[in-house]
Amino acid sequence: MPLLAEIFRELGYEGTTLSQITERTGIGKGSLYHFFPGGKEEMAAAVLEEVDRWFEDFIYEPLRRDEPAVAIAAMWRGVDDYFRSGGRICLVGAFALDGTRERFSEAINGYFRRWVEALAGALVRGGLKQDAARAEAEAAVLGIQGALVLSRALDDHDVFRRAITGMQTRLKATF
Amino acid sequence: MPLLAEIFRELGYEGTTLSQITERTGIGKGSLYHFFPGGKEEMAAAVLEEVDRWFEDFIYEPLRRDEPAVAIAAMWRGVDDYFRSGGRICLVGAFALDGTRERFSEAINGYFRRWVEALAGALVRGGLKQDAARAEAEAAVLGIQGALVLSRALDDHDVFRRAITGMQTRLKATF
DNA sequence: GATGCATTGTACCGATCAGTACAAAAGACG
DNA sequence: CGTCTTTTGTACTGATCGGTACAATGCATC
Repeated sequence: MPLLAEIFRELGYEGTTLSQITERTGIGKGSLYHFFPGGKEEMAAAVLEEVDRWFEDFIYEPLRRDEPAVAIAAMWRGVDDYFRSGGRICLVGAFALDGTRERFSEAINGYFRRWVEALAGALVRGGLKQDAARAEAEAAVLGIQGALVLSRALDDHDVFRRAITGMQTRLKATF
Repeated sequence: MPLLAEIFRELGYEGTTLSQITERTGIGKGSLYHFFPGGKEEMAAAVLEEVDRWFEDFIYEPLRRDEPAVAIAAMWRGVDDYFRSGGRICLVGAFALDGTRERFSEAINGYFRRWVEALAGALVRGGLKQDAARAEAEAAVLGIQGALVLSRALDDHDVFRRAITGMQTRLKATF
């Protein structure tokens, strides 16, 4: 499954072929279609679900549950870790950009909506007004996605790290 | 050419097929390969070049030439216009995310590098220090890309507009 | 060891892929 | 009109696409 995720991340949904999957995972077509009768689409859906679960467990839920300052600090750390300082892209963000979006719109929407809501909730608990919290949360989530695009385009991890720490300190100053 | 750009934007590089192109442009394969002997790759390169030229003419060059405050205001307006408030994605950003990146790395890198440099230059002329100007420029460019991802994922143009105006007022306050 | 189910490799399918060949057509220019 | 180049439609190529069929395995449980 992690291999599968990495393939989709590198090649995109359309760029990922069954032969690439069998080659890089060592799993034959027979097994692949045994576990994923729905084919490529089901595989991608499973990967999306796994990604979602990871963020739910390690980012969103702490944001809802823990002390805002602590959870938000953990979020920045977790994000930098997960995306390897820009060395790894966000599969959900990539899917959101091209024609793949229509196929998985619900999963994509949910991933981002819950992220923004959880972060905004933490900011409200941290003392921000509803509107301001939402705006700051959107800015943070969108900033992470943009940092992935830019750092990858410039092939420079420092861009990602700089952006992350910049947003972190800026956000911390708001509450 | 604008049609071609729109197809690549919607479907991504890998998702765009020759038959889609012939169908949606009404141009047959014969003509297509007559003007682009290099096939799909050459078509995408031509589109990227056209996009680059547009930004060079209407965004980067004004940033280098005009009064900073004026050029930067024009940039935000131009960006909101060009991307139709998030209704249209950035082809270069999308290409930067998946395997297409390796194929066009130079064009992708140049597009973003020159954007950041031109904006940072304007900010320096506006009174910012070199480092601060670069950081702010990166934040703005990356914010635009992220806004495209998020607004598209949530299917909500307001997210894009809110993010753009937020960044605009924030940036204006720095110089 | 026999039975039954889960798993896998392989051969195959029609469709479609990017790309080519080439002759017909359309224009340009005299 | 005649000639020459540019442009276009169409038929075709081999390769690869996602997906299916199915027999051969592995592997429990009795």
